[in-house]
Amino acid sequence: MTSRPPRPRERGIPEATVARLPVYLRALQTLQDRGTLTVSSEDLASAAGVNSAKLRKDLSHLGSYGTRGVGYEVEYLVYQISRELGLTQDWAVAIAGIGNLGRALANYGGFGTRGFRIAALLDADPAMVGQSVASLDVRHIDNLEEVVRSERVSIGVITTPAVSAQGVATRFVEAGVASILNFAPVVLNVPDGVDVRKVDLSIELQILAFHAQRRADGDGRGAERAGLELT
Amino acid sequence: MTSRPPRPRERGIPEATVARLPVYLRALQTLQDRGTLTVSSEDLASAAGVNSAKLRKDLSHLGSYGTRGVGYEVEYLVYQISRELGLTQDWAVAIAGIGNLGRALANYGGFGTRGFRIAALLDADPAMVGQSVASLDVRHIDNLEEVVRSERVSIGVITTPAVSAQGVATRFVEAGVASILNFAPVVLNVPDGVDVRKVDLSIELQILAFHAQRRADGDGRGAERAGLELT
DNA sequence: TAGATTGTTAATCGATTAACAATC
DNA sequence: TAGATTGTTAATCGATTAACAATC
Repeated sequence: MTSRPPRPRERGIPEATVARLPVYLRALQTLQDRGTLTVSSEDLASAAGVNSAKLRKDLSHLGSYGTRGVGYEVEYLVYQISRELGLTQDWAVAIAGIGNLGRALANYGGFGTRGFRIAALLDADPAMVGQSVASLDVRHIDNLEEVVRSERVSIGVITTPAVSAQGVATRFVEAGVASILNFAPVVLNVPDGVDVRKVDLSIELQILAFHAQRRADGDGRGAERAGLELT
Repeated sequence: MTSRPPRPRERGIPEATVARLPVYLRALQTLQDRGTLTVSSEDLASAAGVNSAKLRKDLSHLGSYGTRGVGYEVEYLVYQISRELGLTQDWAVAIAGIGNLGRALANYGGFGTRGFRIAALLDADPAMVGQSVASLDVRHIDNLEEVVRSERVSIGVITTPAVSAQGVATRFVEAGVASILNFAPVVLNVPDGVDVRKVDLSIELQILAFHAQRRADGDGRGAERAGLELT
């Protein structure tokens, strides 16, 4: 499809691996905070909630950053994963829709110990515009394109009501934002090359309900049984 | 592992399918609101953002609810998927941690047009306790076990700070809650049989950053290129 | 050298997809 | 009957996992 420019080492980290790298990174940062210098795949996997074979396979896609017989140097691995994820640079984030959720995200300080900067808050409600949220002035959504340009926004977070989400997404994309995190309960239509990730509370609850029902009609009392097994 | 009780039709809906059923359900409800009576796999798939082969395959795991040459009756399929997901009953949900995010969730009304009921809000901060949020009195976290029992809570939502999350999870599980939705940035340790789902803003942003970086160093200017391709 | 642990292989499993026979 | 569309088959693809040779 696109021409492949010459690159060091063949890329192509599996999506499933990419999705776990942030989990490993957080576990490593926790170890680092405790002053741990070195960790085995077994221990890191356990901290990340995966099995060690999967962890080693995942890390092998980044390179050979461990030492046989020893393990992985925590600080070095933190750096390598951060670099791979693109966290050694700073990404400007704009949040559109400053309701309860938008405010919660704006105030959520620690984005995995840096890599992101909330650069702008946008809302369609004139009463909201001008208010200060998390030390930022809320700007009117009409200024989206201008803000994206001036703040070099590359990630757009959509926390608008469902009806407004597609319109905002299209404007983000046309303004040059190719990464979107969508909290609105709609399927966004975007052109190829734009990356949309979706976070949806109802969907998560419904998936939980499915399994809960299974437990409930599968055996007598699922929840209590699980409780008893608690170690 | 567990004894299999006699059941109609062999169950075992793939996890990937379960995760998509809520998406189909929402698309169907939108169609229903517009008064659409019947829909083809092609159209429903398009509304849900998947391809039609996948949709048909997914639905085939529930049964044969379509009519060849015609499509699916919207209302009937809404009912079948709702039933499969366990939404024909009401699930009581407790939210632990009434910060910005907890409040946002408590105030988030439409949980996919019913199936869930926010039954309790819990917080460890005495200043928070007794306040009214979304028409519910915030109760002290010490009452967790009592509240789970009296309200028959089966789903626990954790929006506490990271340090408190594991403790709250353990208490939920011991109280009989076997379904947990975790917004805290930690890996929860729970016994087998307990279902934990995780929603994590930083992880989503980091995955977006990975792809954004790819675009950025893959070709000249990824975002603008994507913008130009917009139809 | 002996013990520990990585990085990789290969087998297995599950998910996706195209194609089409069945059937309305 | 002709046209449309489902439900299923089978091929393909990607992810997981156990096992172990390589090597610190």
